[in-house]
Amino acid sequence: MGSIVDVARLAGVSPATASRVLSGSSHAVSQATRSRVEAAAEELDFVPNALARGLLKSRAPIVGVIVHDITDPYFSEIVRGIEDQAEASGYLVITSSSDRIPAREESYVRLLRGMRAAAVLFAGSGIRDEAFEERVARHLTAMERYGAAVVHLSPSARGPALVGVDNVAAMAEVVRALAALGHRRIGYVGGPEWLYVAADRERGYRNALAEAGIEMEPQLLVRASFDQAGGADAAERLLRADPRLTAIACANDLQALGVLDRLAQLGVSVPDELSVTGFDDIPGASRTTPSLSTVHLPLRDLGRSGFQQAEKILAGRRPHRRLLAHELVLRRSTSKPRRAARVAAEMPTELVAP
Amino acid sequence: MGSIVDVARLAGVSPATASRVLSGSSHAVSQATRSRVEAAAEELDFVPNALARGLLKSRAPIVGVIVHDITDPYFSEIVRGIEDQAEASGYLVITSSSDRIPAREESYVRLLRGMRAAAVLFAGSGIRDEAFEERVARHLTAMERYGAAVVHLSPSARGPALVGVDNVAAMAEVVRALAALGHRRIGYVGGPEWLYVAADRERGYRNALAEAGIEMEPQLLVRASFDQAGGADAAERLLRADPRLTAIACANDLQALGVLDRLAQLGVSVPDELSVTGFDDIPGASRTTPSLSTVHLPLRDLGRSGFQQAEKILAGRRPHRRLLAHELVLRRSTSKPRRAARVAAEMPTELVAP
DNA sequence: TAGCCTACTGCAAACCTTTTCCAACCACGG
DNA sequence: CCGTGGTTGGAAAAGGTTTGCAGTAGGCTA
Repeated sequence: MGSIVDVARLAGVSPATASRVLSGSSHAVSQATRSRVEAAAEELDFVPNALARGLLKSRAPIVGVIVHDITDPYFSEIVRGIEDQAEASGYLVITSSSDRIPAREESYVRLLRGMRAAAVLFAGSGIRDEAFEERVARHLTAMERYGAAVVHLSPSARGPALVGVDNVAAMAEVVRALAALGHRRIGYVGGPEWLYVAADRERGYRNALAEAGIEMEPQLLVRASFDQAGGADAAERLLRADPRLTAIACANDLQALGVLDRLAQLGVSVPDELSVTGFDDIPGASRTTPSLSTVHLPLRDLGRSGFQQAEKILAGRRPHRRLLAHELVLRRSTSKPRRAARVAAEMPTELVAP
Repeated sequence: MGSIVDVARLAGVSPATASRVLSGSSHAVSQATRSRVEAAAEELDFVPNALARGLLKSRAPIVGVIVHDITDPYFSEIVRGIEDQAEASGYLVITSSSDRIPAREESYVRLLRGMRAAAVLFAGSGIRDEAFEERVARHLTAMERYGAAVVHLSPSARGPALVGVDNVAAMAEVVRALAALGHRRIGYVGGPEWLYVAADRERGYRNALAEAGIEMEPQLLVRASFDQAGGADAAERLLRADPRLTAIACANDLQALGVLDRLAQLGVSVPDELSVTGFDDIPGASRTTPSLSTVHLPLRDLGRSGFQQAEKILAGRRPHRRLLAHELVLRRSTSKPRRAARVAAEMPTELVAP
């Protein structure tokens, strides 16, 4: 119903000519015919069948984005950036929340491959899992064979991100800032160890500690899931492991929110007794109480830039690795260590009668 | 490269047979041939071309979701629900952020139509704009003609949502609760008037007021964009319009966040001087200070349910309108009116010497 | 005026699956 | 031995678009 041959017939030309007008081909078509075809298309409310076109070009005007959870503001910001850029080029964006489950991620990539998506962008970090990585790699190379672009926005088994931020350096800055405030006993809430990005941020923590001449104490490093529940849980474990802690750096804003929540429940005041930092600067990080010190990541730019790289690859040009600037933003959840307050809360008698 | 005929050749059968095995057809195929085909497909790492299949069925295994902004937690929750349900059925989800710009929404729907998407779900409210509505309607009927399902999760030009919540009743509950606390001068921050859902919620406000015997005062109703900036701005306008206000109901959580922010800047304490309510219960509504009273919407269920309806339509069954339960959740941003505190702040002398 | 070039247009094949016939085959009962 | 019916597999068409190749006409040059 309503194909290009109908348009051609109405315009009194061959389907070939109609196609050349409607698909923006560079093939010469006289102005007169062109107008007739356009009028016919308009009249018939014709919209070309992207499936047929894609079948022929062996590539659909679709870009797939693999995220961990679209509900996580970190990812929705990135997706939005991709969307904005993609819409301008007439691409549609498919989002797929893997929940960090390898099988689910593979299933999505396979679906995307079947659909002959023009590009697939991995917004989230790669997952360390051998069998799975191999299966995904197979799909990816198959996709590249038909001309698709593959872009990583985070480190993965394939190596560092094609466009991303320097997670190691950024986390080092955070911890360095904490050390500069006078903190020595700095706890760290890391992400799952099977997430490449978590490893990077953890490395930043270790580096900064070494650089500041602070010995890394194993019990000060705990790992948790990249969400609020993980953070809340980790805060408790950390406090139990070392009550003399004066700061907690989190690998993630969501974790930091969880830490803040749990600390409030526990009656530990931030930043007086404990400084807390996050990472990512998701919208909402500035609305916590106290507002969260974190590192701002240009998430939307990351998405935009990622799609641009994909386009570049599709155009046959060689992409170049790109690092986006991050920025340390110190808000109210960090301060100099003031352990007195903490001690006061714990043993008031000592202070009242010195 | 690597089509079903290669698989057929390797298995020593015709493409027809291979197709019958691989596409789960009901046509009988002996177990022996079946196994041979499956082995061949595995061997060749064959993934069927969804474009070719879609071209034939004139429908791609894709569902498009039109949202206003994927970055808004309201929408990302819905999308997640749709995704979860869609993945189980082998559908891919395309998200499109229209930013409430009619032209952009139309462009997305057109793209979806070209792609022969099996379904399109409108997560956000319809936009009141005649020319635009007509153009979108044309696309939609064209889609329905080729068998696509169209589902609205919010009121639109086509009428009430196919699956949604009762916005009128829910907002009425909020305002009724405020009235029950003793509030009489209740300001209302509405959404843009060209958004169908905003009209519904506003109606709820008016209804509750009438029901409580409170006369509706025009200057107590202001309209603003459905985001934080809108809320912040509206708070100020409302306060200027009537300093004796004791409560502000917002059409939206995001607006309420903006109101809370601005009120804090202005030094107005919530809920002592002013009660504030939101609507939607986005994640984060419980983390504000004070935590936000609002109405909880089962967003993820809404998405899930929406996709189910779409599937039902695709299966040829008649969908039935479905209302999901909402729930009023009173947190700390609401209390009885305690105007004394407010007056004290403004005119201390009067109180000190009565 | 012949010949060539340019600008334009049309034909038909190709992209990859699915699906409708049809044919072949088997076993079985009459 | 033949007809019947069920099972299995193949040939071919269809779905909508793009594109290489070929063809036409008109204009320009020599």
